[in-house]
Amino acid sequence: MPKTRMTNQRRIILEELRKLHTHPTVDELYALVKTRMPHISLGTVYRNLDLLAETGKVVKLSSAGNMRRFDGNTAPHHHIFCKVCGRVADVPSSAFPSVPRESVQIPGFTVTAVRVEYDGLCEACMTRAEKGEVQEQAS
Amino acid sequence: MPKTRMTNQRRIILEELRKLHTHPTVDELYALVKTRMPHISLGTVYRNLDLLAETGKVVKLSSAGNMRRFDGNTAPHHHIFCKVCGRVADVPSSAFPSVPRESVQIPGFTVTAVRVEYDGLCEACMTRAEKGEVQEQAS
DNA sequence: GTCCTTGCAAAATTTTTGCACAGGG
DNA sequence: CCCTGTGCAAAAATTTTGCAAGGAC
Repeated sequence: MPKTRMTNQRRIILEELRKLHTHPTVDELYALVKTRMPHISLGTVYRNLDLLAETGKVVKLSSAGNMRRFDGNTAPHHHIFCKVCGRVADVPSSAFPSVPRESVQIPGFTVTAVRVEYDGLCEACMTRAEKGEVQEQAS
Repeated sequence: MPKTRMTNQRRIILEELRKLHTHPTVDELYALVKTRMPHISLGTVYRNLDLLAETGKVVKLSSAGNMRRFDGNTAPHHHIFCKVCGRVADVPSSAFPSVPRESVQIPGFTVTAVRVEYDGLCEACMTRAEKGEVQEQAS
């Protein structure tokens, strides 16, 4: 694997992602980074997020929506996905009792990670659903 | 919600998906269904899989890969995703002790489902990785 | 007959890539 | 300096949609 350089683009992408607790999509992060670096290109954001994810500096969340989302918080924690709007939130670790680690054995596979994920409705979508304005989409 | 009709297309899509244990992508299932119904269109497969998923007749697996995969087995069970090739396999329920159900409380959300997912390497990719031919892609 | 569904193709969305030039170590 | 990284734009890949015709109930 070739060595990676800490370019300005890469540093800013990382900084902005770590500021957020919103698990943005590439587009969202791109818009944000662009305010600090107007000439950056979308392709660069894609390339860097993938690289940073490989290095373990950020976490790729592909679950639950169409578009991939990223998380700047690499400490182990779980996520909940709103089935209606696709929003992602962190789950307080207290919500789920200890997760078995290396104990898991699955035939034909080498397990590298265990993830617990939750689906649900966020408050905003819950309220709208009660008014009959439902419309699941981001499942 | 309008009533749904059991058309030939819908029935065949469902049948083929239930035959498989491979959690196919839309394209894969499309190819399969096409052998029985050569004139079916890709759009129809997309539309029907979404409908069937809403009705709970199939399960949408969006995690871990770029393309969505579907599962014809609606009995609760977990999945493991190969980080290299994107393959998905069922996890024997014995691998993970009881999953807490309604017990979970997450502030700001109404939880509707808990999922445990595993990441790892399948045997084929494991072998290739050992030979130094690695190349993660489907994470 | 009604109106949900389909096939087809075009469009929209999201992601990847080729290439010449820039800039980090 | 060398070689990775970037911007730009084009291309690829995946998903959605409009519309007229077809078919389930």
